[in-house]
Amino acid sequence: MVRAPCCEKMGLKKGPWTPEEDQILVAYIQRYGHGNWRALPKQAGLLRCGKSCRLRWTNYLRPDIKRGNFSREEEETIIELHELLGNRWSAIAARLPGRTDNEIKNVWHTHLKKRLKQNPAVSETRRHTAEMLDLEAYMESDLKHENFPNHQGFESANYVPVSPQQSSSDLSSQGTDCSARSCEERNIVTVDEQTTKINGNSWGNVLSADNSGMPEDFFPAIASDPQLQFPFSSSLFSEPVYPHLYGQDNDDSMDFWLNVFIEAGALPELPEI
DNA sequence: AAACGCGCCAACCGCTGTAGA
DNA sequence: TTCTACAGCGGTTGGCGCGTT
Repeated sequence: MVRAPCCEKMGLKKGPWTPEEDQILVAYIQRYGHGNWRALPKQAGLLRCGKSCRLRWTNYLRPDIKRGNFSREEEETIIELHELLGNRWSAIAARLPGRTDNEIKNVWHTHLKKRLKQNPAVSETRRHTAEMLDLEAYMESDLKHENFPNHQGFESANYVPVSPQQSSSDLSSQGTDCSARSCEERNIVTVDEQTTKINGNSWGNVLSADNSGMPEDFFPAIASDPQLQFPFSSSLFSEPVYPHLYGQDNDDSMDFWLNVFIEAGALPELPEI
């Protein structure tokens, strides 16, 4: 089957959007939502294809879009994530609230790529780190942790599972020292003490209140090598980390990275409980 | 003032993945 | 299982604005 591109239909407008078109699209979506992009332009009275409407909405008109220049912190985050994920712009955008994949892609090609060329040492450092953690293989394996040849999966006897039903939102009834609301506000990772104790610590202890730290006595191998700390930077850990890679929350992500480090030899095997 | 070159970025193109019939 | 429609993704393009000659 060869499907004709939707915009080839006669009479459909292409090119820059006018303020009037924007207004129609926004008004329609605010009233009816955007369940079916193909049907939307016809119903809204726009001479555009659905694809064009979707792009205009997601890249420009969405109310949660952050306009303006990228902050230095955002740029650093993009660089870090690009080292890890490559040109997976949507995955990178998922880590930058209010920024679109298109915008990030443009910033990368117009600013950040040049900056890294001028200062290759920064890129080299990160690449070195990735290699040390065997992330090259990880990236080439299409980001599927199952593809690690040495990965033992979560059924491994040495693996200490995190109870999936335990999250910051349902720990308030378990006598933890923070209410569900305050935990959420502070983005503290709290997990089941019984199932996640490792060397006398838990992920809840690993992360400080602002998720910016990693106690030196917890992962000495990592703490002693500053190059090994980047996956745990506060900018990456302030929200659920890499949900697109594995799992849906911080607990799963921490478990994922823990396995990566163990497989790379950066950490000892976890003790059995 | 005009011509030209270049960078930026919104928008488009074509492909892939996925859900439903 | 196959076909179809659709959404989403990454690569690419084209127009605009600005600086330089």
